Amino acid sequence: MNDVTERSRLSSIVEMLKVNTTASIAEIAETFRVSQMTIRRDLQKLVEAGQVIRIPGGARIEYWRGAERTFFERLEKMSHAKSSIGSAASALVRDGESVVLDSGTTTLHVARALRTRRNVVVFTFSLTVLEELTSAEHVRVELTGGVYRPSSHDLIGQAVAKSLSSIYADTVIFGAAAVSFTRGVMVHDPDAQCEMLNAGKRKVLVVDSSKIGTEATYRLCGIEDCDLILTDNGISPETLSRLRQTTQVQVAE
Amino acid sequence: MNDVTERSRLSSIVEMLKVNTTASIAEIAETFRVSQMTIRRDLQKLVEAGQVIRIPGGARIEYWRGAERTFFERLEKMSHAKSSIGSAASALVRDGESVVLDSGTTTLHVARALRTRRNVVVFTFSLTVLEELTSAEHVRVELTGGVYRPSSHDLIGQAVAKSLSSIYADTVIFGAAAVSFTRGVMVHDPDAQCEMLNAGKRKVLVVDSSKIGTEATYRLCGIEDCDLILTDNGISPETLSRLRQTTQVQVAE
DNA sequence: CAAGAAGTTGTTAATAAATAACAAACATTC
DNA sequence: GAATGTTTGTTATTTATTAACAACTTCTTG
Repeated sequence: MNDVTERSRLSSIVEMLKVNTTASIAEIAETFRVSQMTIRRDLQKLVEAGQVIRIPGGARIEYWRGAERTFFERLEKMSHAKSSIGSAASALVRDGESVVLDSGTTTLHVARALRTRRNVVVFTFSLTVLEELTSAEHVRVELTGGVYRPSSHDLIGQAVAKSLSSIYADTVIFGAAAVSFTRGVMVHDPDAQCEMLNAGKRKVLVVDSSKIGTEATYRLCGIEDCDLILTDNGISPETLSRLRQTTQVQVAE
Repeated sequence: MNDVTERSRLSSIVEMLKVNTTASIAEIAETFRVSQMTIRRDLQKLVEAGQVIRIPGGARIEYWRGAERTFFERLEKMSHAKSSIGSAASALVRDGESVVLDSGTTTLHVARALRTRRNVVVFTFSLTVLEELTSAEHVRVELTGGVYRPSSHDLIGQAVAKSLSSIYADTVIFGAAAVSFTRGVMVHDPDAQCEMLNAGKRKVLVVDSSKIGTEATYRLCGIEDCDLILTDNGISPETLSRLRQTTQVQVAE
């Protein structure tokens, strides 16, 4: 188990933790015949890389590696705006209703806020949303089928579309990369979300104000196709009134 | 946030961690206006209950509660037998082929062994299998749809059957709770696995030797329906020859 | 109701772990 | 081969964890 090499030790530590889940620093140091200080430094690197969790005196493997990391990184950004959007979106859903939830950071905040709901069914192709809701006792999560995509920790492919085609929920809550007045609601990846819009009655777009008035690669739908746009109070009055000419807009505090 | 009550503090701490994911001891102690020592003791209780993970100076919510814990507990048991079965099953799969993988501990070892394969497509309804394979670069995982079931960390419901009905893989690798000579291959929960058997050409049953000759609640299929039974060398010669009268049996070393 | 048992909590002291700072060893680059 | 950067080990310092005890509450029981 002892690599004479220097830096492949890092991956060996990860492999070691994959097997045993946890290991103490003393244990790891002994395995590789190095000082505990070295292991401490290694573990710190692995923590930064999102590969392991530090526990007192040792370390533990981090599941959903990579995914978890970007999840938390991104969750930090704009988090106040997004969490207020999340709460507001959650308030639109009544107990007993069903919701289709998009993959993405803003919708993740919606998932977070939905945890306190009772008797709600959430359809999603995002594993992050699933994780967020597993600890919620009274929320049922139904995952669509699909091919796992590590980069965004969700499912894609025709199986997603197929699964969604047999669903008709009360509300669809989806995010966007940009909202353009001329080109409509835009996303970076058109595959996933397309079918989603037909999977429910009320279509709610959740998007932070910084994205309104910008553009992205693909057009998902028109602004008029959204029954409600939910954004934060960073939106300028002009933009808001212009948006309101087309559809209903709610500003979350 | 400060409960005057004593022990409901425990669940409040969990709630707090569900929101913020992590919290320091000082922070928690201040929130509840108690000493850090009290919080330390609380956290220790929660760690024992599997609700939180202890990190230096604080705590973190345990995701996949229950699932993760029992998963590793069970993984330990029989692990040599099961990992040899896993390697042998993995060897049956050629690079480029597709596999349907059941949920369960034995099949999890198969997943683990499949990580080194290239260009393999794995269909599964087990999130544990997905987790096991997310770090594998050259293995594509396709999840069926379904309702998330926390107890076994997998998906169930008619969506699973529906997803599987549109799949025809090269090999189906499935586990069982018991193999009875009179009643055939038996499981504890008939819902999940039924459709799976029709989702591929070659049907391989992976089962540790201790389960052969026992019985469980539901009959899944007959022994003759398996193209191959893969078990460990704990099987007795009599049982082995008796099984071989019905179908092909491979013993993993 | 008083005595006592069982449980919580806070304080203190002792131990263990984490951090920071520095110096030695090694590899790299120019 | 001198300069630079990286990795590692050692030490001292700070911080966190544990253990032990005393004060207090609560609940039981005679």
